Amino acid sequence: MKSNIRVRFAPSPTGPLHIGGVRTALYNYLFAKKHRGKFILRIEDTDRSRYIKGAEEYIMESLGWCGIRVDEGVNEGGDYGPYRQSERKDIYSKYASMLLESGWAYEAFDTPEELEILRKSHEEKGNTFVYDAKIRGKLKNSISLPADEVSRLHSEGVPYVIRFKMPVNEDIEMNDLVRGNIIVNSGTLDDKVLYKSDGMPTYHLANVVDDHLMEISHIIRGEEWLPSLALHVMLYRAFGWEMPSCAHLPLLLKPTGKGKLSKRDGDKLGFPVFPLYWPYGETASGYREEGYFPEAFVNMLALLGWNPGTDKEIFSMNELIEEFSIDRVGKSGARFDPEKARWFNHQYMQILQVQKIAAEYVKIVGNKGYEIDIKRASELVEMVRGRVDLISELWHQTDFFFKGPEIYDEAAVKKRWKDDSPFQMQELRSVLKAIISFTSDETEREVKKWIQENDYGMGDVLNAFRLIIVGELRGPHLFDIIAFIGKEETLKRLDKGLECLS
RNA sequence: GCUCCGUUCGUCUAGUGGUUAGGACGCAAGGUUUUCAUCCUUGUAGCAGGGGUUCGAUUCCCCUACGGAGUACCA
Repeated sequence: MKSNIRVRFAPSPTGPLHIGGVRTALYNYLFAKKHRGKFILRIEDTDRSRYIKGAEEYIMESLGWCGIRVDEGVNEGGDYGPYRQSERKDIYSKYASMLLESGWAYEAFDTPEELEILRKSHEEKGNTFVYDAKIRGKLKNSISLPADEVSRLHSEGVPYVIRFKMPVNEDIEMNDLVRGNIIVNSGTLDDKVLYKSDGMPTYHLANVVDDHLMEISHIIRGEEWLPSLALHVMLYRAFGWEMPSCAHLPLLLKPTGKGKLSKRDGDKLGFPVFPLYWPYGETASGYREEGYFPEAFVNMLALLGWNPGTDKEIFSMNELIEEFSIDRVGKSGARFDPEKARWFNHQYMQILQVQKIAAEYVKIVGNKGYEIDIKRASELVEMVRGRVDLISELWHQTDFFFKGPEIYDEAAVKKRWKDDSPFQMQELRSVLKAIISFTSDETEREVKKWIQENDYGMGDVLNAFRLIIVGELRGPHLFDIIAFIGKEETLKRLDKGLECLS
C-alpha cells in the first residue's frame, strides 16, 4: 500500500446525491481516515448541459450532515486544485494533445448526426454500431483521411472530437480490490471519445488525468464503472503513468423487483432515496427531514455492502473508521431495506444522548406552536424514546402533553367508558386532589391503593383515566404523564372529561 | 445482441473441503404491561440448477439459468 493514501469522491452536479453516492463517499472517507490519508471532493462538471444549479451545494451539505469531512475540495482548497473540472479545461486539452502526438489518440470529424444514422442502420440489421478498430478506417478521422484533408478541415474550423485509439487485439489485465483479477481483450472495446467538440473532456480523460495529477492512490467507486476500467487502464498505460489501486463497490438495489435503486422506488414505497430534501424542480424527500439521525443513516449505509465479520451492528463513525476494510466489502448488489433503516434509527433513538434528541425535539415543538425548554423536553424524550423510530414520530407520542383532548376517540370510549366510569373518575379526582406531592410514584401508589381498597378493576379505572387525559388509548406510563402535566392540569382534564363523557 | 460483474433464509449478511450452515431485520408465538409501543424468550426460513474434481462439496472448476451494470461528443 502506498504511504500517502489519497482518495476522492467525484460526483457530478446533475441533481441530488443518491444514497448510493453517499455510500461511495462514505467508503472513500472511511478508507482515507483509517489510513490517515486525505479525502478529496472533486466536482465532475464536464457536461455543461446536465449541470443543475444547487446540486454542488447539496452534495456538500449532504456530506456535512453525514459527518463526512472533506480534506481537499472546492470549499476547502488544497495543493492540487482547482477541484472543479470545469476550471481545469486547459489541463485536459494539453493531455489530449499529448495522446494525439504519441499516436494513442486521433481526431474524428464525424458529426453526432452521422453517427446516429450509422447506429440506426446497424440497429435495423440487428447489430450494434461501435466506433472501433475494425471500422475507424472507414470513418471521417485523422487515421482514415489524408493529412492535407485533415488540415483543410482544421482550417475550415470543422468541429472534431478526440478518440482513444484502442489496440486491435490485446489482453488487458486489471486488478480490482473487491473482485480480483479481470482480463478483457481490447478487441471488444471501442474508441471512446476523450475530448468533446465543445472543448471539454469526457469523464474518461478527465478522471484519469485528475486522479494522476491529484496523486490519488485508490479509486473507490461504483460498480457501474467496471466496464470502463479497461479503457482507464489503457489510458494510464498510454500516458505512462502508474495506475492507482481500485475498488468497485457493489450496487444498491431496489427493495422489491429488479434493478438498481431509483427515486421512483422511494416515491412508490414511501422512503427517501436521498440524504436531504431536494427543493428544486421535481422535489424529493430526504432522510434528514424524515427524522433520521445522521449517525443511524451512516451506520445503515456502511453495513450495506460491507460488514466487519462480527455480530456487531451499531457503529459510531470512529468505530467504522477503525474497523473498515476493503477486504470485507461484498461483491454482490445489496438490496436496500427501508425497514432495517428504521430499525437502525430506533437503536440510535435509544443510545444517543437525550439532550441531543431533545434539541431536535424542541424545534418540532416550536413548529407546532408550543414552547418547551430543553430540560422539560429531555424529560419527555426520555419518556417516549423507546416507543419511536424517527425523530418526526416524537410529536405524535407527546402532543397530549401540550393540550388536553378536544375529542375522545370513539372506539376507545365505547371500549373503556363504562357505567361505573363517571363515578369512579369522580372519586379518582378526589384522591388525586388530596395528593400534595404530585409525583409519578406518589400518585401511582395512592391511586392503586384506592383501587384495591374499593376492589375496582385496575384496567377499568386506568383506561378510563387514560382516555380522559390523552383522549385515546395510547401514550407512556399514565402516572408519568400526569406528573408531567401537573396536578392542576390533571384535575382540569378530569373535569372536562367527566363533563363531555357523562 | 455484445462485453464485464455477480448468485447463502423474504432482506442485509457470517462461514468452512467434513458445521446442528451462525447473526441481524422482518414475520409468528409466548412472556412483561393500565393503553399503544418498547423490551425479553422461543420459533420461522437459505447454500439457484446441472455436471465434474474429491473419500467427501455450500465451499474448487465448467456449463446453464437468473440478476445487475456497461454498450453516448453523460457521468
